[in-house]
Amino acid sequence: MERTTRTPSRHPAVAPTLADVAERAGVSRQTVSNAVNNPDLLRGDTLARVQAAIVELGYVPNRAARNLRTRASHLIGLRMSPVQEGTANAAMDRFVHSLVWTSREAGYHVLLFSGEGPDPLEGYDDLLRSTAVDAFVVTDTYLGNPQATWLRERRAPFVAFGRPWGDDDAKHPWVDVDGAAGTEQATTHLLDRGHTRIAWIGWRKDSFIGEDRRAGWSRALRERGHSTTGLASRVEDTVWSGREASAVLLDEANPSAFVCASDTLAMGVLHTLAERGLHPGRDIAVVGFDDSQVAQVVHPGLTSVRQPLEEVAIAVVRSLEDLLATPSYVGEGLLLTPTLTVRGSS
Amino acid sequence: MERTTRTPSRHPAVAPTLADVAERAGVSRQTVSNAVNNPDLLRGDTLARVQAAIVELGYVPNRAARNLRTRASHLIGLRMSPVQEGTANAAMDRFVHSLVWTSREAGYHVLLFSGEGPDPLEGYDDLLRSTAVDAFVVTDTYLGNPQATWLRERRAPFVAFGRPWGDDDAKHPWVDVDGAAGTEQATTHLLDRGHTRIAWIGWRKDSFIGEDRRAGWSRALRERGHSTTGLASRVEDTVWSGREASAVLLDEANPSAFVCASDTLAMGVLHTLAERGLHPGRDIAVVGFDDSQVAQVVHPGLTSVRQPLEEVAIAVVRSLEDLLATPSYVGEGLLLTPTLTVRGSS
DNA sequence: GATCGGGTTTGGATCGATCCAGAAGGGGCC
DNA sequence: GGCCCCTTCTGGATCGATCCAAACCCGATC
Repeated sequence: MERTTRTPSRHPAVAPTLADVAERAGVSRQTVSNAVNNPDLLRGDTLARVQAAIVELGYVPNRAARNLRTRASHLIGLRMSPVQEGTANAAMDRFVHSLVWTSREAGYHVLLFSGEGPDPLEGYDDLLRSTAVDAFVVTDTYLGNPQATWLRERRAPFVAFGRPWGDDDAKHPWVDVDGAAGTEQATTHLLDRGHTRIAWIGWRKDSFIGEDRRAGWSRALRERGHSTTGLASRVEDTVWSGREASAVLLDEANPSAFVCASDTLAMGVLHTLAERGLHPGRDIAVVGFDDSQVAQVVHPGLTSVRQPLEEVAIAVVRSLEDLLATPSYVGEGLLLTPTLTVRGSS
Repeated sequence: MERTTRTPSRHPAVAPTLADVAERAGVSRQTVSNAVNNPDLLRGDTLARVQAAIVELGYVPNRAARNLRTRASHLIGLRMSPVQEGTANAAMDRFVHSLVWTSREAGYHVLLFSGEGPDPLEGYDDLLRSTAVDAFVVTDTYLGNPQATWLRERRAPFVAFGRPWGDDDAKHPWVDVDGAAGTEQATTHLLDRGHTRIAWIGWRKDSFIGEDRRAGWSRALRERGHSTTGLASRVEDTVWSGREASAVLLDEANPSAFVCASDTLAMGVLHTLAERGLHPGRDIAVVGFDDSQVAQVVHPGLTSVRQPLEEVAIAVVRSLEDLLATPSYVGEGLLLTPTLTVRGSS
């Protein structure tokens, strides 16, 4: 394979190839490949010579060629869930950040794709079969969750952020945050501050995540011998719903504190308090969930359960590495504990 | 090239190749390739036959092979800027969403990479030289902006979201939002509501973006013959700074309304109002910038300038397509006008 | 009937890396 | 010295698509 018609390798317009480096260093192509991927195989002086040539030419391996040969892309697919305006959900953003950062350390990049449209599986299939990505990270494992089932059937490698709710025979790796532990912390925190009538505003009963978070609240209250009756409300995840629910609860159940399944709902509570001239933290305590930007900047600061998304990302990437290294890898689940960020609202 | 040792093509574990499709359809490889990429070149019946074979085998072109041959990856690189906790910046999230969505329509995917660490150019170089991405979208073109300069020198294709501030001979395509027009709208809106003493809280003077937004405020006031003296404050982009600045302005300049360079600063104003028992919207009007989630969920709703990020993404992708289609493409700039979302705070 | 031209179709070469089997090189051991 | 072994290095084949130049087909033209 002669390169006679090619511009000299010093010319920056054409990227140098492995063959160029080999010629420069006076070794074969395979030796250069080894210098890059298995330096241990080379004798010290040869390695030094090859590395010098690599630096001189500014050689960087061509990904497409490598991907073709190794049948791997070193890309992780992540589907962007549809935007929800009017909610305070910043969790996704933080998670993506952590994931990108952690993946980089493991030699992977994150490929975003859009899953909007009627079919949530749209996109997964193409990316998988065109070998565009090595694996997926699946984030919204709410009830039913078609992606996980579908991916499992295709024997596609993936790790889920979120438990396989209601699917006990699911055998894929997943990482999740113990929501119940979070709301239990929040409730205990309020009990320690002297509150006894602590209300819950959560999501509709068909949300596994919502019921999990609710369980933490009721567990904490019952453990200390306090009642939960009449103190719970289950609504949609909107500010408006939180506002309505808190208004009703204030009128009918006389709570001195609220624990909410999301910062969005907690903001609804703050609306009600503002309308009634009540001061959050002083008159009524409020705790949210997610530690979103909203919780951080609102007056007087919203106490909120913070998910350890950095750790989630680390665990996800670790699972991913295991999964890709061992095709027969049996999925494991990992549950991480959130922390409570206390601010002015409690 | 015989495939005798291979499992039958019906076996789903091995992805069918173009050669398999060709054999099935009784045509050559090139014909299949044309059926996929240039259907016009085929006679009707041949095309139908090939397409049938493609469907039967479930053929999807292998990206790595295509990328290698065409020297293109159909990936767009986007660097994630470092997270800023405690600010209300949701703009990035919305933009990424729109970009992913728009790119998909143009046949591109978005590759995220992390730019944390001392060198902001870290990552760009590797991705570019390893032909991992075809182009970049550069987002933070604040002052100086080393990426743009560096990328231009490398003749790397990129489109910037943000003007090349203070660099008049920059000849790359960019898309930006007319911040001054946004704050001018906001100020005019307040003037129309009867306010005359309208204060400004913005960023430090070395921020081009901040000065641009400030210009809109002062222009609107001067056009209607109102004074700006003593009514402007320039601080860091934090809630705390906004709180301090608004407290000082209230004491010394007696404004009835605030226009802010960001929702973060506007939240600071809301803090001050809450502390003084003043009601936003009723006693003092407040306008923010970015229409973040915070603005949407806070009580009683924060009026805010909303950037048309969907349109920005569309324009960015369009520029990118031109750029990649015509290597000699001369960069153009495009300035889009934001809108004002009016809520309870004004 | 042979030639021409166009739209179609073909097979070989190629992109740049890695896999693989085998060939040098250099000691150690009998 | 000869043999064997282990480390180090080599060159051909390969991954799966596209580029390219040439061959094919078939009706229109002379």
